[in-house]
Parts: sequence; C-alpha cells; structure tokens
Amino acid sequence: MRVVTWNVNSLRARMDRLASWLKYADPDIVCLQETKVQDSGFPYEEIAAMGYHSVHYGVSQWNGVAILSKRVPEEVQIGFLEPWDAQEARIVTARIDGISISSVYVPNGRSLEDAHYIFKLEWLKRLELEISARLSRGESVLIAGDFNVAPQDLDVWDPEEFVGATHVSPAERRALEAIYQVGLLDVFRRIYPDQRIYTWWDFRRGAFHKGQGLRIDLVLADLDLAARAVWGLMDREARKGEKPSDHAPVIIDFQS
DNA sequence: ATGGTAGTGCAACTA
Repeated sequence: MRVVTWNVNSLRARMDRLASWLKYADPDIVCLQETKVQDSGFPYEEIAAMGYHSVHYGVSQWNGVAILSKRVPEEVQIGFLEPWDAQEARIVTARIDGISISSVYVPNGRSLEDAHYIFKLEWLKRLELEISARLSRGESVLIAGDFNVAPQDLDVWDPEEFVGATHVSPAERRALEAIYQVGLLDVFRRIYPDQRIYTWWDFRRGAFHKGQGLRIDLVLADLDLAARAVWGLMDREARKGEKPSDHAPVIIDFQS
C-alpha cells in the first residue's frame, strides 16, 4: 500500500501536475491539503478519470482537505467528530482497507504573538483527543498532512533562523509529542532516523535552490501500521519546474 | 533592503 500526503497549494492550479504525478508515482491513497476550493468546485469527475475516488471537505477559498483512493472510501467523516465552530475545513477522515485515514491541514500559527497561534495549539489538542478516541475503539489509524510543525531541529534547515518563530516552538512540539503519546509514530522518521530532508520550501528568496526547507508534512500511524512501513521519500522533483506547489509530496510504502 | 513569491480574485489576505 502506497500512501502519499501532498499540500498542493490550490488544487485547480495544480491539476496538470497532479495528474502526471499520479501516473508516475501510482499511489493507492493520496491525502491532499490546501485544495482552496469549496466542495461544489471540487473536480470529482477529473479525479475519477485519473482512477481515484474522492472525499473532500472545503467551504471557502481557504484550506480544504481531500483523500483520493483507488479503493472505495467508507465511513466518511467531515471535520472533527466533536462539534467545534472554529474548526475550518482542515480534517477529513475515511475508512479505507480497514484503516481510519485522515488528511489534515494544521493551522499555520503565523507568529507566536498571533491569536492564530493559540488556535493552532487548540486545533492540535482537538486532533489528539480525536486520535485517542479512535485508538481506544481499537481502530487502525493513519493521519497524514501538513502539520506546520517541524518535530525536531533535524527537520529545520537552520534552527538558529527559527528561534522565536512558529513551526518549531516548544509548545507546538509538545502538542505533537502529545499526539505521539496517545499511540502514533512519525513513520518517515521511524524508517530514516537521521535523514535530513525537507517537505516545504518558501517560494521567496530562492529557498528551494538554497536547500532552505522544513520537514512539516508528516505521516503518522499507529504502532502496528508504522511497523509495516518499509520505504519513504519526499519527491523533490515535484517541487521543481513549472508551477510547483511549495510542498513536495511525501510517499510512504507499507507492506500488506 | 524590515524585503521576497505564489494563489485567490480584484483589494487584501493567507502562507
């Protein structure tokens, strides 16, 4: 089973690249973030023509998350199970092959002084509670998406540049640790404990060509599922060329 | 140089 997470930074702007990349990488499941479309504007037919069923949650020009799957998704859940007015279109979940799979787009946070940063921490806490509930029901769980948190300094091109910034603050990393504590592993890091490799590079200042990136797109899985992961890659080729997203797709292969 | 680029959508916000 090949699982991919990719923040496409507008699905409409990325449709041609997505189509060719899906042909090339041939994943079974694709978690997309920042589709930037409402459900009514989601290209269900075009995605179906690529060989994938679609589940999407989008309510405005912002955010928007989707799961593409070769197999029919079941038990679709839009947003968090617990009602929350402030949640925005940042999580969608479906059961595929017996696994509860979520595509998540964690709030950016903007700066440590911004109200959006508090929102980010609250959002991560809600995610933790939801994962905990699913695991306690005995479900197999996979959470893939843009976490907007670099788990360790190893995941940051220059930790000194990020002192006092979001994505690396102790509170954000603690929130992510709390999610690990309920029973999930960072799958890429389990396979490659020491690899310094990124998933996002700022469009500005030629960050990609300077190697100035962060590893903020993660695939988390319960311990049994994580133990089945055998190979992973950030596809930097997809960050090059005409009209790339600022994120590279992350590929994880699981033994069946 | 308190900058830069990309997306949405048409001004200004988000990242």
